[in-house]
Amino acid sequence: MSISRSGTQKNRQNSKRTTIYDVATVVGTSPSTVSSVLNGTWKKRRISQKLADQILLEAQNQDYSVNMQASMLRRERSRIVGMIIPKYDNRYFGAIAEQFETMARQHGLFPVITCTRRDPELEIEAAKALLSYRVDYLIATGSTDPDSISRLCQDAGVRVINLDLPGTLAPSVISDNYQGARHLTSVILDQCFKDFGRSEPLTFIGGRGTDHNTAARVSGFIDAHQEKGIVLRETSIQTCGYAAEKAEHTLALLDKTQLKGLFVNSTITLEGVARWLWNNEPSFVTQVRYGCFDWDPFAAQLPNNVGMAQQDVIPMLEAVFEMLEQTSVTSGVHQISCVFRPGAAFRLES
Amino acid sequence: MSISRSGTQKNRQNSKRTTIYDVATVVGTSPSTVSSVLNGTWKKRRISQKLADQILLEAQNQDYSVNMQASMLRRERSRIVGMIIPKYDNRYFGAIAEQFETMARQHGLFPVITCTRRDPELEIEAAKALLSYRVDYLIATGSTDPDSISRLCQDAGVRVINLDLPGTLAPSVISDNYQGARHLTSVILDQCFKDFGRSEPLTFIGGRGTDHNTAARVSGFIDAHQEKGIVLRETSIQTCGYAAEKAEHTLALLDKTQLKGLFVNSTITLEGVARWLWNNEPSFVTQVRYGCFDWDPFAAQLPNNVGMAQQDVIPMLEAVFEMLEQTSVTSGVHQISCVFRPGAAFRLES
DNA sequence: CTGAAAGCGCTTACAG
DNA sequence: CTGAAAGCGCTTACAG
Repeated sequence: MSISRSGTQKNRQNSKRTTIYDVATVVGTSPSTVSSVLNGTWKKRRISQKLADQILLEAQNQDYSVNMQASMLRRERSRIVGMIIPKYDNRYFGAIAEQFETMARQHGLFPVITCTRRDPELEIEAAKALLSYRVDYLIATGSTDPDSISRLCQDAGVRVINLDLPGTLAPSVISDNYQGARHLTSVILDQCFKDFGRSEPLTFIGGRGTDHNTAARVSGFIDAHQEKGIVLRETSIQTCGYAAEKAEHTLALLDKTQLKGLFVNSTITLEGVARWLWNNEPSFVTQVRYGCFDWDPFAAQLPNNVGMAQQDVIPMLEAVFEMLEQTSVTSGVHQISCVFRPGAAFRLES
Repeated sequence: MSISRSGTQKNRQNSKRTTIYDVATVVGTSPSTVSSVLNGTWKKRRISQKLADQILLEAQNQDYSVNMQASMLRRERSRIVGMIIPKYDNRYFGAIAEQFETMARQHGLFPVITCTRRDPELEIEAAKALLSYRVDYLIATGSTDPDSISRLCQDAGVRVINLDLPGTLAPSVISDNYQGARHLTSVILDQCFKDFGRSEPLTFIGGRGTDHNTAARVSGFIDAHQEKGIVLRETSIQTCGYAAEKAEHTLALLDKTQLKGLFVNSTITLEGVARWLWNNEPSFVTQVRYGCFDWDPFAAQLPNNVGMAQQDVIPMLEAVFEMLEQTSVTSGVHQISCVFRPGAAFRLES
């Protein structure tokens, strides 16, 4: 007698997986009964505990695994919730993706995330693909054109919610960019005053002026200055795009004597800001303070980082799932407060 | 005449989406023909260009979108490639997820990623779920127990590949941890010698000694010391787990005069190392040099970071997709070289 | 060049 | 307490 490799006996080369028919045949019952036992509806069918146990046992024996394709097709509900997201490799979106999966599972839904790399065409493509897989819901995160996606979903009768960036055709959950930016600005100004004894305006760097979130943050930035009676310069707002290189380039062209305090609009921009900073003379570097709208654990530990505004992912997603469950398709924007996170206490001083 | 909201006319409340039957009826042809035109097999059926055009047009008119559930069920191939991955919010795994999606699409496959948070039970759960959705392939990334997952897949007749952490029952693609660690160790030692004029052993911090990758890195670490004739101390290897807090705690207990050079085993560990560092007196901080096995753009800009070993995601995934296409289910481990990335030129000096 | 028919693996209303 | 039957929306071999 030879010992076969574990699992091999079930792995008949060309075999398909076992179905409810196979289980039914062995147990000596009907596929209907097997189906209802396996999907949990058997109690209301008043199937005997004994039969149910036999079926469950045999299903296990045969390594039965329900074919979701068939199940979804028949039910006409997939219980899949799709998400499109711009990136994974960023703490904010990474946290959104992770939290989204966890919460989807808690709600009995199967999450499918697609990363669209901030490419508008890919966003549409991805949304269409997810609709083709018949998602029951779609979360459009940070999409450049949320309304086009909303339209696609509406035509398909699929509920959609915008996250992070608002749209007009579906409900949206976003951060309170205005208050977050106002608070962050105020903290950076205070720190500059404390460390340098003077009140000069900060420079806002990064983002696109046309972008909803950046616009709201610029408002908060302006108002925080106004509250302290600090007058902005013409060059105080540099919405030069998100790319790190853009920030480096922009900063290099500005008057350095006016760059003592920086409001950095995202961690991606901060990568460029930090590179620029370390390439300056140490005597200058010691005189700079900055903060960033967006959180990253290492960025928080960079010297002279005053603090970061962290978008509060859990309440954002809680709001999303709450809306998913509501029947009315109200649009409108739901804002979630940001959390302020101080930077490392580590300062470069002259 | 009232103007209806865009898209509304198609959004008949309770309507299902249009099917090939609807398209066939309008065009006056059969569902078979519509199906083959829509899925691209019509050329070999020698359907007239004219009919095909009509069908395509009408499908567009009706906002037709193929029901993948039905299509997959019938074809008995899903063209889905699943991936389980420990985390998203980390540059390495984030890059893997993004690159995986891009390459899957290039190969005509639909990627579905599930994040398993390093939880062995969740890994099994997730693998079973993906198998229930009838993925054609599964990539098991950084799984704590790759062989259990391989067994599940083998029983289901699904091809599986291990990524980042090797297993024995399926082919594996991993980083060359030994060479990467040896090189990184050597660079940190050189920098310490250059800056301090002495050759003392480094301290290896983080990871689990039983973990395959950590073991390989420890080997490289040891050999690099040996090559330079530097004798390790009893306390030189501190595989205290990955958690940041563990590293902080461990470092706090060690003799500080021996902690001038650190080999940090992952960015998650580095978070703790950096916190510990900044909490020390500045006079000590200036005398520390460290490097990290893992890359992160902000961590790279931390002062006194000598450099980072970056795992080379693109060739790793290229190897994965190459293996996916091979018919033979050979196991074995395929190693990919790491890239060395210098830290910022920024040093704290006394 | 095109259509009728069978069937992928389920679920569920219906009938006992 | 349980089963036969219809049907979800496709695809494809077969027949013309």
